[in-house]
Amino acid sequence: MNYSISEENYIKAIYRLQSTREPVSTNALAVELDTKPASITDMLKRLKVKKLVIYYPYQGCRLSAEGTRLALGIVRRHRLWEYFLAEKLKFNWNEVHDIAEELEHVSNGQLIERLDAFLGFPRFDPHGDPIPDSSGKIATPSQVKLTTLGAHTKAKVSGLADQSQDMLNLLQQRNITIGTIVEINKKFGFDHSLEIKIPGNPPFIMSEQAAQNILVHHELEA
Amino acid sequence: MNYSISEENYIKAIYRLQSTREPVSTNALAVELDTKPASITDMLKRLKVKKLVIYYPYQGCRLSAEGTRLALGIVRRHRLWEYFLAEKLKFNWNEVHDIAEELEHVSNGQLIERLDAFLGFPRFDPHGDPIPDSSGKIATPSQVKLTTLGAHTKAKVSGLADQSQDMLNLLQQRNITIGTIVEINKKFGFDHSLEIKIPGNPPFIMSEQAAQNILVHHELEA
DNA sequence: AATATTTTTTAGATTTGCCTAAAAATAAAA
DNA sequence: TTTTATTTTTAGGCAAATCTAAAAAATATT
Ligand SMILES: [Mn+2]
Ligand SMILES: [Mn+2]
Ligand SMILES: [Mn+2]
Ligand SMILES: [Mn+2]
Repeated sequence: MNYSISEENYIKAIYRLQSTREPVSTNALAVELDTKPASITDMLKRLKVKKLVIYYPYQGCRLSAEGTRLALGIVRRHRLWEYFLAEKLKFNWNEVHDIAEELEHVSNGQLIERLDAFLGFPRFDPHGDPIPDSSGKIATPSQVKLTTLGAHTKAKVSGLADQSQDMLNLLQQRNITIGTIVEINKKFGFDHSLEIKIPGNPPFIMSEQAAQNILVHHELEA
Repeated sequence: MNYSISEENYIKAIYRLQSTREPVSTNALAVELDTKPASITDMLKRLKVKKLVIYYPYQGCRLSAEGTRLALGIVRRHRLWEYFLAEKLKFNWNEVHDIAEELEHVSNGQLIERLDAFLGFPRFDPHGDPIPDSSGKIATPSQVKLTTLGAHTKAKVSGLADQSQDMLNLLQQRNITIGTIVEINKKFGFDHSLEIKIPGNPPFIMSEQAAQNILVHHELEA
């Protein structure tokens, strides 16, 4: 019923990787957790004994029902702390992740429920990712890539697919942040680049590559 | 520059015990940390290598300058989190300790400074203990035992020497909590018991033993 | 001072979580 | 279908943090 910080980090990593490829390979986990594949195999055997993962040698792994339940709890804690750090302590939305990576392991049921109430039961973290509720229910992220929108539509930036420093710099350059309303003026068929307008700034061109990394809330479409 | 959770807990325990008896004995530490004396000896050798403690076999230990600096940082984090838990998350002052025991190990300098600012730079934790500032300065606790006050004096309850469940029950019974203004009506020489009055309640008798565990702020004296 | 008791340390194990190097299994290419 | 390359596992080791049992040192008692 009580897991180590390492175990929790493994479970969360599997949860994340699982959403794009299942089963999750040993090597993918090694990259994600910045450890050696041999260490992954080691831990997967332990997690299997504890019935948190389904794992057969050479076949990769996936979370069991119990593992999924645990993962959602960790994700909940992570995202609630991120919200707290951004909203109450005024951290920048790109600084909150590393701190939440530690806070997420402080597991006191009461603590998280009260934090949730104190924050006013937020539904999304500062990156636009949904926060699971106390029973583990999680909203399907109503986010779509900016490239999927048609010309002459508006949407609110709610997240990033790739949060590399390069990407963050590009956004800073363009005055785009979480919550910014972006409007697509034109789409260029040749290289699929977009002409984008944001309030208070002149229009500018963005490459398809960059636009694919920007996630927006679909609802706002004009 | 970066210490494990165990190391931090040892340093904090030495800091606490040091305030009453120095040097700190191996057995005292074993009791405080709920481990075996052999484990203490082991860890003291490691902490000595890291120059956090002064330790010679059979002679007990004390904190080095660096160890003291570290201890004050941990105490600062612990007490700021306790304040947060009580003030913002509405935890009872006797529930905050265990949670802060975990949160204190999340060591991100920025985090603690911003938390401090968010809380309005509190000077005392919910138990009335002083919170070290960011440079490690700590106020001498202006607390005295209730027994040291003379008859016909008033004072504000600010802490407890012993926080056992029995003690907490006794206080609950008498409607005494942190912040309560207590007035000493009489002192009985025979058994050193006290007649005490608190606003809105009839006077009652308290044993010397109990009164010694109640810490008050001296300033309020009538 | 000699003996008994308590405190502390050493010796030897165990668990967790990681590593490197080598072997084995699987997948891809020739 | 061999051969080659990649992925994954095994084997063996190491450091941290704990334990038990036994030895040694320090204290207390007779
Ligand atoms: Mn983490
Ligand atoms: Mn996030
Ligand atoms: Mn602690
Ligand atoms: Mn306290």
